[in-house]
Amino acid sequence: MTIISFRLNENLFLKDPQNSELGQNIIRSSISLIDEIGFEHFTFKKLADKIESTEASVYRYFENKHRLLVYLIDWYWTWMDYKMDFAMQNLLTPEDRLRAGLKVIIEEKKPDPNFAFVDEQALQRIVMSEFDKTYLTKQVDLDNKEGLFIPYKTVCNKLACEIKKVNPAYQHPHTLISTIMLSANHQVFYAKHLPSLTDINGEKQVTYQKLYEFCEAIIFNSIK
Amino acid sequence: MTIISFRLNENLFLKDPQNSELGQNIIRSSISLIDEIGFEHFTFKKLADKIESTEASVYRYFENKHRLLVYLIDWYWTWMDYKMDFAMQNLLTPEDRLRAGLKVIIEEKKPDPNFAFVDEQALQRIVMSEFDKTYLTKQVDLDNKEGLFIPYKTVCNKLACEIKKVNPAYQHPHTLISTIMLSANHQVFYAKHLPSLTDINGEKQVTYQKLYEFCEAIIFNSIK
DNA sequence: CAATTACAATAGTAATACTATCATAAACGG
DNA sequence: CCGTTTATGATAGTATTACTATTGTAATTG
Repeated sequence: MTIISFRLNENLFLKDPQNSELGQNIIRSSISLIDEIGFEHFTFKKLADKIESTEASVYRYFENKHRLLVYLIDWYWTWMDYKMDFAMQNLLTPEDRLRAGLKVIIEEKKPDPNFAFVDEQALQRIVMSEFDKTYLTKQVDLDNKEGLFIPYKTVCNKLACEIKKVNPAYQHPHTLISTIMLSANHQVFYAKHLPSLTDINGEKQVTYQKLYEFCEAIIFNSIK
Repeated sequence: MTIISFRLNENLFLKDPQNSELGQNIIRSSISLIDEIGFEHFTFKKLADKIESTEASVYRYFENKHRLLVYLIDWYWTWMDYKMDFAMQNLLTPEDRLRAGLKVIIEEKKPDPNFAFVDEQALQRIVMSEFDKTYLTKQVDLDNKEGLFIPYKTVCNKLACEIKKVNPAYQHPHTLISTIMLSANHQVFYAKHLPSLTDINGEKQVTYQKLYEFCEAIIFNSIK
């Protein structure tokens, strides 16, 4: 029953969806709808029908569906950042901290009782299939200027800093981490849909375990 | 003077665009238009206006814009495959072959006189920003069944085989290669638009050189 | 010369991505 | 308690997108 909520970038929304029931409904239902039909087929009309509201009402919260997607994704990375802080707490060596942070990223997410209106597992699936679409656009520079990618950059930077501490001479901590983050997001998708692109397979739990080991090996083989 | 052309998967098109002037025009102009405005804003109407034809005529070649994008991307990976075969020719050790293949992937593309109606540099930019969108969809399994991702998988597999030859005991050749391929596509984008995610910067030539060295190091540190 | 093909021209439809206006009920402030 | 803001619903309307269908005609082929 912790009463925390994330304060996200105000450019993301017209009205904060966390402060009203309709807003929370929009978040909850957009997660399940995007998870179900994919972002391409997702429309505010379909969402409005699902929550028995109107398109116009949804538009009062989000300028367009792209901003809504970025909102969800930013929420996810802010959540990861928060979980990483917990996981890395009290660990003394940068190696341990790095491993703990990495583990947070590469594990199957469980529902977090702190956030009642977010289905974290569905959101993780959305991040895997849709995250890249938030920045692979022509407006990336404008969106970036508005700070829309800060949560992801924060997570990456936190891990890159630990790498730097493990080996201050290593020249590519950011490149290495963003490479690993990309892979962490894609390999689970490959395992499911394009298995010839990966050697990872088996049950979900096993998938994440193997993926974690793969990523850990890459990192430590590179920086030692 | 073209004496070669790639025979692409027939599921990609309704009528082969390589066999007519309008078809070639569609390819040429869709590359420049997608490069210019991005795939999201690209429509058959805009393309038709650009080539002074009609929407209906474009639809005779491609079922929809997604298939057209996959066509372009498949052409690119088929081209990469072809170039890799050349580059790896006559090299005897798997290490050398791996390096040569990787170099083909990670270098700034030059216009190839073999293919008059393709702007290879624009196409490379399209691959960097749009490739992931071809498979991060709800129809991925259907598209995969139709063989739409074969060219990419072929390229990945070719490199993974060399890894296996370098070190037959290495357990993750496919995972490693698809990780590197992802990174190769994204890091150049990061360098330009999200520089805090990478340590790579500087002039284009330098960017590719640094990126190549980074990827080579990851690979050989992992498999040795 | 007949028949196919390639393509332009035109029309039309359902869905998408919005914008605008108005009514009303709840909440809130003095 | 009354007036005002706020939140939402209801409704309408627009330009664009993503197609499908039909027809006419010039060029190509058999």
